[in-house]
Amino acid sequence: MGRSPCCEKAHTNKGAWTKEEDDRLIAHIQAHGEGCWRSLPKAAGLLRCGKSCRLRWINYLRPDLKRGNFSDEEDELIIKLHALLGNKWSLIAGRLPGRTDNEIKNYWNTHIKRKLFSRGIDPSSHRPINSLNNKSSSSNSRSLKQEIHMADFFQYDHSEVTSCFERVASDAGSRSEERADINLDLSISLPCSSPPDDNKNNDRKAAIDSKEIISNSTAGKMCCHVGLPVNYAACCENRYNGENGGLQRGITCDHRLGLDL
DNA sequence: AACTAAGCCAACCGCATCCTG
DNA sequence: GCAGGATGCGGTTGGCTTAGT
Repeated sequence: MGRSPCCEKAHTNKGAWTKEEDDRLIAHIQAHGEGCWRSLPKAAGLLRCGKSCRLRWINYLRPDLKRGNFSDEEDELIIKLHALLGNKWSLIAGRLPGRTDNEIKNYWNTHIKRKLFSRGIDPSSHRPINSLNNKSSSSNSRSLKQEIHMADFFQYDHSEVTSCFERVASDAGSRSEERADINLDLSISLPCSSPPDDNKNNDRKAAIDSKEIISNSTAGKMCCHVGLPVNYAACCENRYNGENGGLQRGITCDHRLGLDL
């Protein structure tokens, strides 16, 4: 049966926004606030689809947007966050005040990918390109050297990685077949750093983020995501449960991954 | 100066998820 | 619990700009 279109396509403008359209949209949002994008175009006197208005506001007209080049610090933060979160551009944008998901996505595709390639790192897996070419007998098992490289990149403690890796190796035996089936390409979501405010959408987002975090075994999924051995996850979990009486989500996880957020 | 290729980014599209009645 | 509407997200595209020949 199919969904009804979000707007009457025959009567909407497409393509680049004019100054007049921008002004109308800004004036309307300043007067009435964000929200109800579907009815906004009509109310604002715009011949645009609600989605288009939302996108224009979020990516271009919002007053808190930071225009201009990305700093080196932002570059590195994006790289680390991408290693952690994958293509979750909106979550990454949540950590970069004044930047939009679209902007970061574009910047990633045009600049950072190239930068990582030049460093010999595969931008999608964040692993050394050499290791991708050297697919050994088991595509899911990596050498200790490779794990150490990961540890370097994410600022892990080498000895901890080494001991965990050794434990995994010694544990391999009968479960090696089983392990080969484990999909290590798990991804997680982290809570947005911005504190919740009265905005309905932020509240909703915070609720979603909480659910995601609670439903994930934080250290475990994170380690899987960055490619560390499963036992390393358990190791982290135990260690932090012991020291802190429970893994502190968010801050602790960021810290474990070397993110100064 | 004219043409082409590459780079860049705003905007669109379709799907996923959430919300509401 | 379910269906349909609203919103958000990520992938992709089209067109403009810049660099190279």
